[in-house]
Amino acid sequence: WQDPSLRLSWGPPALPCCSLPGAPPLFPLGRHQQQQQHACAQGAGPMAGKACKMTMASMAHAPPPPPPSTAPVPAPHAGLPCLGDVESDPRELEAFAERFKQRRIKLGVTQADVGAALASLKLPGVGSLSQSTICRFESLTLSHNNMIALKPVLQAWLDEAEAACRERSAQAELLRGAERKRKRTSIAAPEKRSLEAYFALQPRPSSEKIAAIADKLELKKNVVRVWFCNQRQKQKRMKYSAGH
DNA sequence: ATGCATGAGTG
DNA sequence: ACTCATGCATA
Repeated sequence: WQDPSLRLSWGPPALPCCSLPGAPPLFPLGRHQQQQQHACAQGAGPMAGKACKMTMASMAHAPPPPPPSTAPVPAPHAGLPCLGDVESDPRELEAFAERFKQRRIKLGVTQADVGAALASLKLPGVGSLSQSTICRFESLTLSHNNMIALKPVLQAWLDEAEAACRERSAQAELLRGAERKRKRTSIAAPEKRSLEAYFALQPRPSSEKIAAIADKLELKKNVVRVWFCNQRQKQKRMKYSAGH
């Protein structure tokens, strides 16, 4: 994967992202347990309280066999025609994702919490991530490259979180901007079935074709275009990809 | 957990 | 105009 720029950059400064001031808590805090935190994935409520509900006991016991993860540098494998594939084999990633999820839960931290907490790690070029991304990482529904890029970051967070489980929890919460919410267009089942049929025949329809499809299904052309883009991207996700 | 969308790169 | 990494909104 020649993957040049894995951009794990900070979102544009304009993001309504919470600016964790001072000492950023390891975890944004929060309502542990519940997986469904709606609205404001960023805002860990203005709660103070302890972020870590992990018991000393759980901390104590030595974390299982620290998987001596694979070397970052792929072994100079035999000459496979495959251009430099980051030899982080799927199995290792799969195993890591699973361990990550289990330990995260053990720590009583939600996916959103992890995402927001990443910023406090202050790793170069790594800001916060959304609940969606953490969820996708755990469920392996990201591209192989994306998984590989995120693994070290999440590994780092996990290490710190487990090490220093008892942290002071700065409450730092704010940001309450009454922003108008974006509306999500929803494509009805019949139309979706048609799109899938078209996709099966031609995954990359021309602009004209897209226009024709949009017209036939009475959908906006852009909606159709994006649908195809997302469909293609979906095929590349680790979990569904032909390769894995 | 996942559908539709945005924006940075790239050609 | 596409690919990719990501995210808001919502199921």
